[in-house]
Amino acid sequence: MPELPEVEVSRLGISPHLQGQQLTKVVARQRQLRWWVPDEVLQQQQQPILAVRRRAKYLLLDLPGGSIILHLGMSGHLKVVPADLAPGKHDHLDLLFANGTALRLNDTRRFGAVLWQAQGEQHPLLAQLGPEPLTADFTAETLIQACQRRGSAIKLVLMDNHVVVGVGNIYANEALFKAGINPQQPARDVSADKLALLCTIVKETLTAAIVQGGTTLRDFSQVDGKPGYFKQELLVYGRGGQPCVNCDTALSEVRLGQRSTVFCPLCQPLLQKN
DNA sequence: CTAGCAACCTGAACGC
DNA sequence: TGCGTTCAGGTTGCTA
Repeated sequence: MPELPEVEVSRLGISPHLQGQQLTKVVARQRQLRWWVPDEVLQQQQQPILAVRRRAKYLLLDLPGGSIILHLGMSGHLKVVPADLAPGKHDHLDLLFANGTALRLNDTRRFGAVLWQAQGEQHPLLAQLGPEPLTADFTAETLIQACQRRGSAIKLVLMDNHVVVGVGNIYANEALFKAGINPQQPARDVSADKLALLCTIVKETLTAAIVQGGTTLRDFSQVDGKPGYFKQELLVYGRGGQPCVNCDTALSEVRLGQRSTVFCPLCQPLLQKN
């Protein structure tokens, strides 16, 4: 499910339900996720939720003694449910609250994670992350610098979490299309002007998706159960072989970094280095 | 350092 | 109807 917009939509969805709530207990039915759920998470009880934050695609639930880190992987989603609602298949973890509700994590493929970060420390997974795309930390200059010496495809650089976080496969495809950049173009051969445009478009595209409530894909629904509807806006992702919205040319589909990559051969020409 | 890719896991879709 | 193959939104951590 989640690219950054979906994670942010989840954060916005659960935050009002968790803010100021008292966490009474953590129940794990399946601790083997991407990593084994650490004891510290299960030991949390009688702690107030101070804040619900997001860093890259990680959600952080701040408690007085540290933070519970949630990652949704490919198939994870969160719901706020009555605590006594019977858990279904792949409902791996519940955070129980004093008001009788529970935050329930469901993750079919178990690529997600539940981790612990002690107060005042930084989890190693968060330490290496690049700038947030929607803040002033991510600029044309940082993108241009990251691309300078990289011979790998611009799409792979854009999806590199050291360069900028939160740009997953869908939005990498979409942003490159809107910027008129061929995904296979070596990063160092993309002009500074194009990279500046790409930076702006990444911000606009992610922001628009958040506003519209996240992309609906096969296993995503918003926290309150209403589906998002951004999928209708996708211009290239999932449209290989179909006509380009600009020029009617059949969209090409290739694999880059083992991920499906769709582009218009006419609107996103592969340029020869001069 | 970069680059390529196997791995983690389940289920849906498709071809025969 | 069943079986085998391929693919899926992410990310780490090998190997060269």
